[in-house]
Amino acid sequence: MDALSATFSALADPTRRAILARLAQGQANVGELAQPFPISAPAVSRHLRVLEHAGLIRREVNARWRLCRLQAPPLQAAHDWLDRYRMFWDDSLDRLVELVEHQHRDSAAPLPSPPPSPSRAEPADSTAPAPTGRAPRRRRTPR
Amino acid sequence: MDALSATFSALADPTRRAILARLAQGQANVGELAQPFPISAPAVSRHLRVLEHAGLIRREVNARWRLCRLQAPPLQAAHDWLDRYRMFWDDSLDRLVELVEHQHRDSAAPLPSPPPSPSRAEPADSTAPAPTGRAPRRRRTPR
DNA sequence: TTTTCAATTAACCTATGCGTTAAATGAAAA
DNA sequence: TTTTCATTTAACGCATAGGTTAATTGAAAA
Repeated sequence: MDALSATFSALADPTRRAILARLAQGQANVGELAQPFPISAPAVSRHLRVLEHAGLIRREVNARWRLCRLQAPPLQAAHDWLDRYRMFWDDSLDRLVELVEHQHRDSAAPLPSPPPSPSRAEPADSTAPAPTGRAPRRRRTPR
Repeated sequence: MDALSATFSALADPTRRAILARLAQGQANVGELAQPFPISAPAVSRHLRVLEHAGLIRREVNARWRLCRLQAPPLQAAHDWLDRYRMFWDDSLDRLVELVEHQHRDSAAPLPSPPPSPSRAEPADSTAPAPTGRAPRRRRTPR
């Protein structure tokens, strides 16, 4: 499975998202992570395996306990993927700008012809929208 | 299933992500959406059902064809959820600021006690990290 | 009115996800 | 050395995901 699919798949479970939320406050061992949930220890262990396999946590053996730590890169990758759709929910003025910026061909005739258009072939796993050519995202919340 | 789980679950499949990417360029009917993929029409139809159920697309009957359109709100919700973890991948200086801003208790002793700490109970489905109290995200790419 | 055809539904198969309980692992504690 | 105990693995059940082919739907075209 590709990395992005593994990440989204891991995030699709509320228990796993809650575990990540807990780890956002600091590392924890398995028992601490399991405590809020009404499921068995093996169930938690498998959730952690899913998260680890997606690269969302790292586990480190510490004596009798396993410390778990949040790993951000897959979260950033998922965030970046979603960010390419930002123009679709940003305020409509911005969206207009976007449309003008890179959609000269397709949006001029907003109603696609029901008789199937020529339709450029797209590689099967281009799972992100076409590049917008807009300014790069700023890295930090402005003060 | 909760909305966020449905969204992440829908996004966990590369075919569905590619369908969304195609729809980001403009609405399309089912045949156009199916064209790039080596799977049967019913398979595509079910992918579309998943996307519609997650609120990621809307389908509209147009004569003999069904027009599909991207719907952004669930994408924004997923993006917003991930955004709360931004501090974990933003540059380390920013991260330090965040830590100082709201982690006086937990990060002072970076190594959690192996003997399980008292550990505040957390509601089972708080699937996002604790609020950071930082400045709200700006709405638009800076010029 | 009959035919065509885009799309969906039905019925089925196989793989995987998520839960369980019981057993195994392996290091700390006694 | 034996016991304790946090965690994982094994083995199982059941529901769902994602694919298939065949049948159905319903409006356009002939």
